[in-house]
Amino acid sequence: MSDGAERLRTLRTRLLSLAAMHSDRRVNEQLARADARKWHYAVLATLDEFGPASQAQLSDRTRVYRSDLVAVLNELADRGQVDRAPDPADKRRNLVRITTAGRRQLRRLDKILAAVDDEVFAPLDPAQRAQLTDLLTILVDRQGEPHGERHGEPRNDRGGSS
Amino acid sequence: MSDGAERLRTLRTRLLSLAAMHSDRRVNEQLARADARKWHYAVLATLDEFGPASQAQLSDRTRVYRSDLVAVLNELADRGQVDRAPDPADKRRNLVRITTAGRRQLRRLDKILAAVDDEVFAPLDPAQRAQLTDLLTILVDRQGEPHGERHGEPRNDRGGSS
DNA sequence: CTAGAACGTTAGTCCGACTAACGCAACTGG
DNA sequence: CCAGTTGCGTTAGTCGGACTAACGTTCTAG
Repeated sequence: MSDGAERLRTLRTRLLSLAAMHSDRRVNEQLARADARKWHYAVLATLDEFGPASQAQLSDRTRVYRSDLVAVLNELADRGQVDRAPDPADKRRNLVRITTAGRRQLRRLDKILAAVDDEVFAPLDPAQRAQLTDLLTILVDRQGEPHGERHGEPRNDRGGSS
Repeated sequence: MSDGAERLRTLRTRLLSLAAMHSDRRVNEQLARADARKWHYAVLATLDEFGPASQAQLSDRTRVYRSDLVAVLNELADRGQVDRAPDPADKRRNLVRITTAGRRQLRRLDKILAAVDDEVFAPLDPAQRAQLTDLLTILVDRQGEPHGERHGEPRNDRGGSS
């Protein structure tokens, strides 16, 4: 009844959510076959790209919470894909570095993710895929600083300083 | 190192996931202000659109698991937004109907969701929003029947009863 | 030297996606 | 008519991800 039929099917936030849910599920399933999860990939890719880093830096770059990062790094370290050593320059920090095995794993995961991307976005032609990437990039990039609204949300457990 | 820098930042499945995470968070936060969650909205909207239905039908239409639907319906019923009565035609079923209060709530949620949509997709102009909707719709629509493969997967929730 | 912030870590909460099993009603066919 | 099977609602519980709180240690500023 009412005017607004089709509400659910066309609700943009819902479409986004459903599409992502499907994508995530496929990603997780496939990564699991290589004994990995999204976070493992995020960490390995970040280390490979930016070089050795502290856990705090990794957390910022991957958006994995520092508390959750601990377990991820434990797992990666157990598998010899990263090594973690105290930073001589600052004993609070661990310096995390990717290993050769880590790079090998990273390449494997890259392939898996490329395949998943192909599968998940198969319904779109290349132009549409590029479009989608652009649109999502815009959204993700602006997502911290929304349209002029300011409510000082206490980010995590860090005060902004210096 | 390596060729593929920027992997993370441009990984499409990740962009989708991040965008959806942000969107979902905003949706949930705002719906919470009206004492509701996504599922409540999905159920109310579906009932309003298709009329009274059994829980199994609702589950299919909203993609909420039948097991989770129970709690949602309890909550909606507690608030007088739906009523649930045994279907005389088939005593296994409950016939769920939206009430007047339910319609009122639905209108409220519609407004909230429209506002969230505006906020979340603010970085996009109207044409881009429409584009995004189209692309996501394609993805979501094809998501059950991928690239020509059909195998009747054992949907089910039944194990072998003994 | 002392206050506070940054760091890694542990523990724990909350919620959503998903599975298993069960009791009951209903349809199915022998 | 009465088994077997399937559909239905419900309960319970797993698993993983997002997120918070707190703690001991180490660094940094005043």
